[in-house]
Amino acid sequence: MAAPRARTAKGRLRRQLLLDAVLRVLEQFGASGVNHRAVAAEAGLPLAAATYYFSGIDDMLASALRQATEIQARVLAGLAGAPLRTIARVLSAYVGEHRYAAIAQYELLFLAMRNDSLREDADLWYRGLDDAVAARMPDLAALPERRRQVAWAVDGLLIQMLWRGDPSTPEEIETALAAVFS
Amino acid sequence: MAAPRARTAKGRLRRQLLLDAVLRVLEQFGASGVNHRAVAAEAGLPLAAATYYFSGIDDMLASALRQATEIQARVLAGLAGAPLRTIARVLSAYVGEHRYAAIAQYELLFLAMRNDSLREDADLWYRGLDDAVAARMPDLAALPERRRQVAWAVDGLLIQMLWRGDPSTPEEIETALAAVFS
DNA sequence: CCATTTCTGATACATTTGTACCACTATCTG
DNA sequence: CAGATAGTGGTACAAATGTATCAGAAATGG
Repeated sequence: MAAPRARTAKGRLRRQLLLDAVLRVLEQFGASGVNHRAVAAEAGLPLAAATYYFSGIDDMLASALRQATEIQARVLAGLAGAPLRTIARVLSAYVGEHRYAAIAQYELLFLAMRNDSLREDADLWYRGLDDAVAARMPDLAALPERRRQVAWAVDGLLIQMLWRGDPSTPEEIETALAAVFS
Repeated sequence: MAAPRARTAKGRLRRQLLLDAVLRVLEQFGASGVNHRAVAAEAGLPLAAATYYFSGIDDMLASALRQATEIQARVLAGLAGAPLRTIARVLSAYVGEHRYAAIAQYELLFLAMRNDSLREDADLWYRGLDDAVAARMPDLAALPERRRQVAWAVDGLLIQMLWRGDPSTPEEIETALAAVFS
């Protein structure tokens, strides 16, 4: 079905504008507010653009969540070996300016619980998290159990950061991370 | 506006049937599949029943998630002081037969991130979690930081249980919990 | 038992939403 | 540059969905 789409440079740009718009709509109105018209309007494009680049509304939402997750996973991978202070700064931005991307990641996670075709994409984040934790604890290579616990704690910490907004400053986050990794 | 509803015993029963049906629909079709007709059909009731007992679709969804969260929070509270083996068994059921209720709780959490009127309800779970952790670590009353870390790890562990289905058996869960609390 | 309130269930209707359509333009390829 | 391919945007329409309506049944309270 999906005839080749977004083959021209302009086409790719418009598709990307739509994907970005999906995240903004998601942030403002939640998953139930994501529809062709709202996304097209948010992207400043006509309705037909939203139907042209995706095979359906599910495809559009999944594509946006997938891309957000991929970006976050890549950021996470880039943090391997970085000082705790840097990581704390990135995570502070993660739940601040990029809050919508962070939420998108968890939305994808829960979508994937019902849709197997999304499992692999959603799992990207957790594999990235595991890798990042492993990179930070090289001396514990023989202790996968301990690494797993740290990953759980970091996940829970991130959710609290999103949910309560605490910790939120880079300093607080650095303290929390240091405690978790100790 | 909400005129007094569900005043008769039969009315309360029907309302409850609808709330239960919401969770089943949520499990099968996701949040986007929750609508009056689907819920009424799942409950074996006519459409009008779903409109009569709730002021709108948002009220219906929120009521169902709220109730699921309250029940889970109460179960959590009841675990205070229970042996680890018991807790592990309950949590195993939590992500097994009651998986839909567990997912509902997180759905509520993310709904509440955009809807302040749900914040208090969604927070019930985390207050329950904090209390349960505190009850299990009485000697650490003076170390709230440590308790917070344990709560993060338990939250992350639960998400992994839901997401990966691992750990899943009571034995594995008990081992994981023992490690987290140690 | 009677008057009042609550509930029932069928139907109807306006709005929202997904998607198809199509004439037209832009872009690419040789 | 000419033909082919890709993209555009306005319009239309069917299906899904939220909600109102209402006559009548059931339950309640005195």
